[in-house]
Amino acid sequence: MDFRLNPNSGVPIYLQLMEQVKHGIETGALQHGDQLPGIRKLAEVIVMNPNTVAKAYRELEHEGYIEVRHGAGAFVTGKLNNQEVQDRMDRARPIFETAVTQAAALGLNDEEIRRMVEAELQKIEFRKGASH
Amino acid sequence: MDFRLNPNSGVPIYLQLMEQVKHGIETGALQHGDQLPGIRKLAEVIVMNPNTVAKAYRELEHEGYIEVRHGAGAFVTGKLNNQEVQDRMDRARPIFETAVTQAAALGLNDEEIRRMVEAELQKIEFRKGASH
Amino acid sequence: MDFRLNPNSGVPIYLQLMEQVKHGIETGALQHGDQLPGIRKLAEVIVMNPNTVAKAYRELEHEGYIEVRHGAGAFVTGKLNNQEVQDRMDRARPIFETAVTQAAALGLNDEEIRRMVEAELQKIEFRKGASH
Amino acid sequence: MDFRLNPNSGVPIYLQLMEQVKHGIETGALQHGDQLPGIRKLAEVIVMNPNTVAKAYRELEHEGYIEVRHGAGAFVTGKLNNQEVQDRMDRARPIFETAVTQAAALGLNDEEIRRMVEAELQKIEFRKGASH
DNA sequence: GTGGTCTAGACCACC
DNA sequence: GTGGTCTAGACCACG
Repeated sequence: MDFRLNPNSGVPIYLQLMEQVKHGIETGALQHGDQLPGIRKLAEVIVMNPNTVAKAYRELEHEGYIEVRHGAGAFVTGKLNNQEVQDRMDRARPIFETAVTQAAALGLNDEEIRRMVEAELQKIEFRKGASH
Repeated sequence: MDFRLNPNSGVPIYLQLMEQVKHGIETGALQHGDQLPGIRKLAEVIVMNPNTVAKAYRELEHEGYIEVRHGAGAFVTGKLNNQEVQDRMDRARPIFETAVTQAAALGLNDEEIRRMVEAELQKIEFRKGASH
Repeated sequence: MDFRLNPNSGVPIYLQLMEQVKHGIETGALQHGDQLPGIRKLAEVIVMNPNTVAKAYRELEHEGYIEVRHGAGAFVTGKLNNQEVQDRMDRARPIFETAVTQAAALGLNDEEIRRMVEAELQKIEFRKGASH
Repeated sequence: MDFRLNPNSGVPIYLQLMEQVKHGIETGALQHGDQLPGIRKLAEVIVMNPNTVAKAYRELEHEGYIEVRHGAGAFVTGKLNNQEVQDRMDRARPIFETAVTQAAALGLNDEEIRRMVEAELQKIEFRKGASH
């Protein structure tokens, strides 16, 4: 597995890392029991601060995606890949596959697509009734 | 125009403000030449610090959406309202309206929706050939 | 006399007005005793707030360039066009005529020329020994 | 690199800071990749508020001179060091070095020098055909 | 009236 | 360690 990181995207690097590990798990590229690269080794490969990688692993562990076994490494758990989240994701994926592809075809760049989504999210927040 | 802000959403308030002004401009609710509410006045209405509003206005100016005239107020620019972007946005809006609404109905929260979109964007980037 | 104002230059409008009146006086376009346009009339012509024009006149009076006679209008004084300032200006003018023309010929735009001058001014301030 | 600021010059402190960083970059004192002092550290050294320094850094980033990496620091960009601008600047510098020094020797103060330059810039604009 | 600058200091996020 | 956000409030400058 190789990682694609963009330090200038505004998205924190540790989140990008988490993102991609999660994505790997959700798509089956990373299976239950698979070992993730060591923190230092990965940090070296992606030319990032080990603390950044450590934070990503720590958060992934908090969320139950991986298990960090002291001295042994980090391993993918099967636990929190519970039906609920998995199913939601699986059912939603084709929706966004289509939407994003269409938008890209219309000529929108990443930035514009994100803004579009944010605008819609705010509309929904508003329907739920946020603060003033 | 009224603003709906959620100070606890994790999204910086000034960004939420920018988002909504942009949205207003893109949908035509704010037209070229329209004056935005005064910094202090708006700050009072939304119960936020004037500096926070000022920051939103300053950034919007940097991005070319508005023009801030010292002593006179902030005004919507016509520049970024070019057909191109406007049209792209207008054509893409219903796509995301549907997609995000469907996803929300499936139970995905904001965070999951953003991740889903990011994953799709990465897939597209990847097709074009990305870095690392 | 007509005025050239740029509300987007960053330079306050009232300063631009003062600038041009001074320039007129220094070059002889405005002579001792000449009457300046009325505040309201000028404001109308240049499409600016009368307060702005008033402020320019007030400052010009403070600096002794003009005399505002209540109910009669504003008139150019000969007083502060003393030899000293006049002479300095006259001797310095060709220097900058050359410098700015050369710089423009080299392709520098207004912004770059201003920055160049500011940098030099700071170097001089520094030689005189400013605060930290 | 050390900074020389004058809080009473009328020129905003954050602009003075920007000015000096830019100058450092243009003269080569600050090279591509160099790290600028930390916001709080610099604020302490120059005895100013960290927010003031932060504003200078933020603006410099907007203008492309530096890149601010959250949690890592601020770094000089290579982008704006393109030959074109650099060369223009280098060729123009001696012109203004001479001009400003001569003007200062003639007794003109900063304000008068700026006015002189503005007058010349207007003359050039005028030749090109200006507004109002 | 408008916006702009600066301060002081809390609290959070990232590397 | 780094920068980012937000608050509270003083004081100034522009129209």
